[in-house]
Amino acid sequence: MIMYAIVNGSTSMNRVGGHAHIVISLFIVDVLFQNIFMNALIQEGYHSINEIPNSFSWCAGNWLSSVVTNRMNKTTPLTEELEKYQFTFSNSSKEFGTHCTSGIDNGSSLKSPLLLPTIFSNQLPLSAEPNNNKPIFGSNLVYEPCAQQSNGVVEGKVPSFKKEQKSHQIVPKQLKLGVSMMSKSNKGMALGSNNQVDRSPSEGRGRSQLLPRYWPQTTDQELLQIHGDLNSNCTITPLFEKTLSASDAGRIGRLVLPKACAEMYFPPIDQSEGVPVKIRDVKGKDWTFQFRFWPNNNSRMYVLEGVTPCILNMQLQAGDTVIFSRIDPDDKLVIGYRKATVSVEASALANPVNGGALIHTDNGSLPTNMEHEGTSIRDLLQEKKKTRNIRLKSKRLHMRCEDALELKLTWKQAQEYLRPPLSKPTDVMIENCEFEEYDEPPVFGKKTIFTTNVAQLQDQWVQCDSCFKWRRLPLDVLVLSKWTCSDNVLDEKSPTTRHPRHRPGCSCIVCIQPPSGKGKHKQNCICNVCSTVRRRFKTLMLRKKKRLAEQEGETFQNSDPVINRTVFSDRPGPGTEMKIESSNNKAQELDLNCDPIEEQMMLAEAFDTFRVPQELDLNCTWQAELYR
DNA sequence: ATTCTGCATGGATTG
DNA sequence: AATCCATGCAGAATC
Repeated sequence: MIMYAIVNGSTSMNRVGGHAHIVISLFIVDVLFQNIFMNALIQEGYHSINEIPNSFSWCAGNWLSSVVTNRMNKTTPLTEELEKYQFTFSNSSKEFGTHCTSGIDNGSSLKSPLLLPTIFSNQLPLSAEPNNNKPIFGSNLVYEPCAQQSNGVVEGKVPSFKKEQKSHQIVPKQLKLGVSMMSKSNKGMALGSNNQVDRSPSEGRGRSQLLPRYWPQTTDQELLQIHGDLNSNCTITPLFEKTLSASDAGRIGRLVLPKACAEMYFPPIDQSEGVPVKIRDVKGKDWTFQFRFWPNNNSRMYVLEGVTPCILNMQLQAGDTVIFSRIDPDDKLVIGYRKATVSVEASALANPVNGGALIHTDNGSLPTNMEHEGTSIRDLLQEKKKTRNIRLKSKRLHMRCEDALELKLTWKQAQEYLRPPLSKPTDVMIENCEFEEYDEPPVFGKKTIFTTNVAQLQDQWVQCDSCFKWRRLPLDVLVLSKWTCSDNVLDEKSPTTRHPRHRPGCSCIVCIQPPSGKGKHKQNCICNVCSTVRRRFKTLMLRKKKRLAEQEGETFQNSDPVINRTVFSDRPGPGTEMKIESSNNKAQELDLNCDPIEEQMMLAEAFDTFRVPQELDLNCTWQAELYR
């Protein structure tokens, strides 16, 4: 028994962006194929075909897309749904890749297609075609002028020759089971130059190859959704997709079509003016675009004009992806879309954070108004578009699917990672509300957790990237994307400008005082300053009791091994650090890296020991309270 | 003044 | 080196 498959029209390895892809669509192999192919894989550094992106793998007796195979590892109800769909769809004879519509060779198509069982109904079964010479292209390039026009508008029908997927293409998912075959004679026609559509001056690679970035990567869910939205008894074949560039999604209303895709799936045009093309969206609404081209360097540049209403209707923007599909048996073009999980431009704002060292801002606090922050980002994005950043041009918006996976964050989730930039903010007053205005966009930082301990005080916790232990930090410390315990040792040589005697990260009242604090605190205020005052008060009261206990102990006992002496400077207060010689009692010092549970137990103990006054007089000095 | 149109340019990608 | 294609840009058209 001989089994056949096609690998990229040959056994070639297609290097894409330095990453080796083996593109498999259809390839003729014999029983030795597995050995030969696996050798090729090993040469390319793959240990398993399953490692190959956009490839097939041998699974359950079938070559399956690695994507599909991966999914198979965790068979989902979706799989079952797909299998159900296979029986509900029409039994159109038009099948992907081998549809013979020439009218010349219909009868010569293989009468006995070898249908290999597939697990997924939308998975193309392998073709069986003996060919001892060379791998054939899976396409039947018989030209059929099917760009049928009514009232001058092409009904968005895909020319039949264009339905045929060329060998280089990833096998599109198709919600249909079945396959038809192409005879040898047909194959000859398929490859014969006479049967190819001559569209001079377009020559070059685009004619014979779709770039991987345009391969449809439609998921099963998307296909099902499209099918459900269209609510028709049809077969959907994703043709290609394109990530919208800024100019595509802009107000000009011109969507640049990849040349190869345009020539493969759109009606042939000879005049630059092109033809109107009617394309249906996934909701069943028909749109008419002008499909045309511009002469460009002895070549052509294909565009769809008038796409703005459709783009707006689908609420697409740069970075999103439009997916062109074909529905059968209507042979109509359908435009779908896939939203970018995170705006590309927004992610571009996430400039790499430098070093991960603890940065202590002057005001020491996050922007208090996230809405204000969000507004700044939007403004920046708009500003970016307006100024036509050159960097944007040089860094084209090529977001591959696998990249997008790493960016699957909602905007709300992303907000948790946003930190103010390192630049100093300027305080602005807007309607009696004070805002901090930054010249630079926010940066992405490390996610921290804010907890409230038993003393109703807030703590900020951050996980060390090295030891993965959770460390407590002052509320006002901004943690950037990388943070290790060593970063908690602040640079002693660089005092803050605000409070020269204190180091960066100092959590004393002076250092955490916002520049605009103005000291207007109510007794029930829960701001950082007041919270810290309360906590300090409790700590000091605890110390006071310990000292008294110590003195009493000395009265009755010469030494106490547990409690050691604590010495304070003569004039404690703002700008004066408390000097703790040594202590076995962790409650005596504010250890920001202590265990949170231990910390809370300590504070609970302190609460049990002392009855904290319900209302603190923040105007009284804690020094006076300490020595009271 | 703004938008539209057609083409040119040049960086990115590919063979 | 050839080609693709995102975007710049100048002139025309329109508001």
